[in-house]
Amino acid sequence: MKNYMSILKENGLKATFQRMHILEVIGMYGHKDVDEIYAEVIKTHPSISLATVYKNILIMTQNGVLIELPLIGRKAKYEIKKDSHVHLICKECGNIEDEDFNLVDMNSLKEVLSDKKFAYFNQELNIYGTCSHCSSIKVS
Amino acid sequence: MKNYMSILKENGLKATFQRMHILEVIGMYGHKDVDEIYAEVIKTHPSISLATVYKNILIMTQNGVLIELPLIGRKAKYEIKKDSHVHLICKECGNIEDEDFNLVDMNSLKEVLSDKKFAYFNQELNIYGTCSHCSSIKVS
DNA sequence: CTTCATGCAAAAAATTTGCATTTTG
DNA sequence: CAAAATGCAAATTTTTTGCATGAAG
Repeated sequence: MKNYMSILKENGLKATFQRMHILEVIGMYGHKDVDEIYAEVIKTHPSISLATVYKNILIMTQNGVLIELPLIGRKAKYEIKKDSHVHLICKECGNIEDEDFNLVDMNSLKEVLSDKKFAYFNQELNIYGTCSHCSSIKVS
Repeated sequence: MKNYMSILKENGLKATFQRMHILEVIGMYGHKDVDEIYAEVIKTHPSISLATVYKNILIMTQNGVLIELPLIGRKAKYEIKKDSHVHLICKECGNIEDEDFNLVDMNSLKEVLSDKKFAYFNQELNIYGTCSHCSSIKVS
């Protein structure tokens, strides 16, 4: 909890219990959407309102605490900000696994960007497919 | 129009006027969200309903005619299916430009995938930043 | 002619807002 | 204390659904 408090303050946000609970849940599971976060937070903090979850996810995303991860055919999930990495997204169960590699050829990318005079902010590389768990279910 | 008719049939869908108009609009602009598509299609086909646009975008996405492009902080846009490429997404104006390069190190990716026993389906690489047009506005 | 798609209106789901009250720094 | 956040209910926005009619193959 201590940890999330400082992340919030470093990013210029007040450290409320609600925010820390939300971060706790996201940190615990890695990637969660709004409803999942709400369902989980309400267990330990029953008085929180869904509107507060929405408001906080928005402000924490805007202030660099969270990263929004928009998904094909699903509600966006959120993760705690960290260096860019790859997402392996299962089309069957929706589970997301992080891979802490940079698989993007940054030199070629830089060429493209300077060519287009496009000011880079960040990137996201998502791989969609079927996770090992769902593959084994389909076989059996 | 002829062209879109065959794309639809090849993918097992009936070629209705509504579908062809929708594809026409997306093909013309590259990337559009549901509302933008509806607003554009209604100009040449005033009787179309928004529900039909929703239904068709869904079915055309499921049948491999369209690709859904979920975006951070915006409604998803749709593009006509083509080989994987890079998206340069402007955080200011929301414009998206395609780059037909593969900047992903596929060899390393394959290693990761076989390691995780993850069955690859497709990928998306999105670069967020500021396009040259919006950069020049901010300067002036 | 049979199957599938359309358009409409209504329903459901998702997200945002206003405001009185409470909490944080 | 002042500024900002919460919780609630209501309002909006977005998306889906059911069904009678119409179009496609």
